[in-house]
Amino acid sequence: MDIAEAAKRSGVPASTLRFYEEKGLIRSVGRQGLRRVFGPDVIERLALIALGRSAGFSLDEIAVMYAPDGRPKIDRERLASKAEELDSLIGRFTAMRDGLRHAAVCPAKSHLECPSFKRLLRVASAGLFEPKAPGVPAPRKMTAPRKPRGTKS
Amino acid sequence: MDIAEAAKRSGVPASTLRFYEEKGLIRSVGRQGLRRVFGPDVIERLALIALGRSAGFSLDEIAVMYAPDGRPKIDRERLASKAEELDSLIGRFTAMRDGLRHAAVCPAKSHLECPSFKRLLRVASAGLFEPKAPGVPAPRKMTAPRKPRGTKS
DNA sequence: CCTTGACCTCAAGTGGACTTGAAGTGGCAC
DNA sequence: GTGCCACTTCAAGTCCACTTGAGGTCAAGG
Repeated sequence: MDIAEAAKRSGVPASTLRFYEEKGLIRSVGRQGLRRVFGPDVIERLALIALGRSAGFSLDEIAVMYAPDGRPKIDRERLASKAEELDSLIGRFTAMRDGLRHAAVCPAKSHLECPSFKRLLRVASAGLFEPKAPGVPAPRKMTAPRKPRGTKS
Repeated sequence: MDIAEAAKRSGVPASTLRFYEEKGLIRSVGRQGLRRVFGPDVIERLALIALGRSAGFSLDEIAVMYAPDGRPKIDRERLASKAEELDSLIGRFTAMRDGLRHAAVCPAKSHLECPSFKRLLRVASAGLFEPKAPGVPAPRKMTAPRKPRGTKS
């Protein structure tokens, strides 16, 4: 499988595949001339990486967990603590969502006069004092609609 | 209220206050010599900004909503759509949290052999095809424990 | 054989939200 | 009146996960 094929199968851009390889997150099984050749397992590996990212792990954290060899020791404590992080995040998001929904239909002249809105303000301020905010993958920019553009297929 | 006072009251670093002012998110009521003087309302304003950030709005979006004058038209449609975004995010996070919790106690030799884990993989991959991912404030770095360091108080 | 264009490398750029550093000003406690 | 240091400005740096561009190589189809 060449890089274009891997990109197509996984949905991950070729540039990202090179970047991941450089970071040690994936490996190519060899080269044909200059060109990387990937084994079929790279697809699963990429799914694993996407999973980690979705869960809020950084690439560096993922690199440690899914070590360079095969699939390695995914530290269960780490998973559990990440789950807790997510849980509290979910709580905050839920409050935020409900607050937003209310604000969207709230009849108060000014939002500042609405008790629900004020409650929301407190939630937000509370978040301020948690510098440990987990964070989600990233609101990526996506320059262009990712057109495959002339893959030799 | 000088900038140090505003920083202390709001919990927002002075550098950020300057940055926000430059961006037009807050305003100082005047100067004493070089020094900015803030009105008491800046605190509420900052809470409002924190609220917007928590809900996933960018500073630019917030700048538009909480316009330069007083407190302006917070577009209700926008709020509702942000609530929907949050809602779907909550759904993904919840799946992720549950998956992580399971993985943390899963008895399967390899996570790859666990059906729940595979389901999780699918969730993650699904997320891949949503470039519109909302995103949360930011996994800020927080250089030092933010010591007030000799505020004249 | 020769062109083509997909692949390669390496350096630099991007974006959002700030932070940091250098150099300068001036309010206020003494 | 004067020294200190909190404030000022402006430019540049940071972080993360990539993307983009320039300049180059080479496998394969015609």
